[in-house]
Amino acid sequence: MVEDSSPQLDAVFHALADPTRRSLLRRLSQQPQSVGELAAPFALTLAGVSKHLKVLEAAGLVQRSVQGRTHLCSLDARPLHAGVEWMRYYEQFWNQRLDVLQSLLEAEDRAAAKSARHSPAKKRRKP
Amino acid sequence: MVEDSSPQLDAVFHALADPTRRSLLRRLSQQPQSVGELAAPFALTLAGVSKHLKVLEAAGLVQRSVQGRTHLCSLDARPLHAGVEWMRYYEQFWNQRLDVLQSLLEAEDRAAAKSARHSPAKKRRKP
DNA sequence: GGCATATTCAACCACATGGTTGAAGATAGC
DNA sequence: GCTATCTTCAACCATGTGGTTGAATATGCC
Repeated sequence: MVEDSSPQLDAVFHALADPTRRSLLRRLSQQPQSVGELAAPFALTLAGVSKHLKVLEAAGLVQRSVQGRTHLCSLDARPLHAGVEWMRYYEQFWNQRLDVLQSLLEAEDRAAAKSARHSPAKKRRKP
Repeated sequence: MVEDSSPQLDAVFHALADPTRRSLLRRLSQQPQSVGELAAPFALTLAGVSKHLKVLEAAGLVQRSVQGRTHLCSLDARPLHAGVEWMRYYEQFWNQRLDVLQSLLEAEDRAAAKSARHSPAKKRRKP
């Protein structure tokens, strides 16, 4: 069985659920950068960006190498793999999306039929 | 350019960042189910599960068909596609994970060399 | 040593989240 | 109509989140 209770996935998906953090990852995919460089483009304080970086670090998506007074951050994309794997299980379902809708309609039909059996005069199409 | 500011991605990743919700999605991938059926296995109140379902609905991952007094929920995996696409950009980076570490080490080496140039007596290997 | 730079830490704030409880809506069935 | 069932709603609570500010830490440079 596939495990849905995973602190690793919790952390990764939570880290990705914020546009600032996704943007940070994108920039880090170009090259390792210092906290100050990463913070520059944002309308945020340095401390604010620092917090976001800690969330990314907690998810294992950013590695930090302290060099003197600057902290060089670099991307580590490996934890994303688990996330993609988790999501890919559902690929079959978005490929079958029409079937999903159909199963829903069929369920409604079954319910309607059952309802009709028990109270034939109700909720029928125009007689 | 890839867009990192996306309320759609915010909602999907946030919805996935909780093990209860991932478990709900997994169960819905087997078959559409009512709220009561979905709530049964959890040590949660019905209202609690109802809230989780609303988060999933807000992300577009669950569709609801009200049939009388029961609400039949079904999976809609399509929003996951955007999430996978976003993540797949990073596949190149987890395939190159050794390069990432290497670039980090190289950056450290450059910094060490620079430092050595400016203060040759410091931080050298055993002389 | 002394000052500037890079970054974090701690405290605080407003607001969201995950959870509960108890009441309120709908609907099914008698 | 009455009652039981399925579900949500509203209020509340504790905690987490995203953000700020100001002080603290650590390093680099003269």
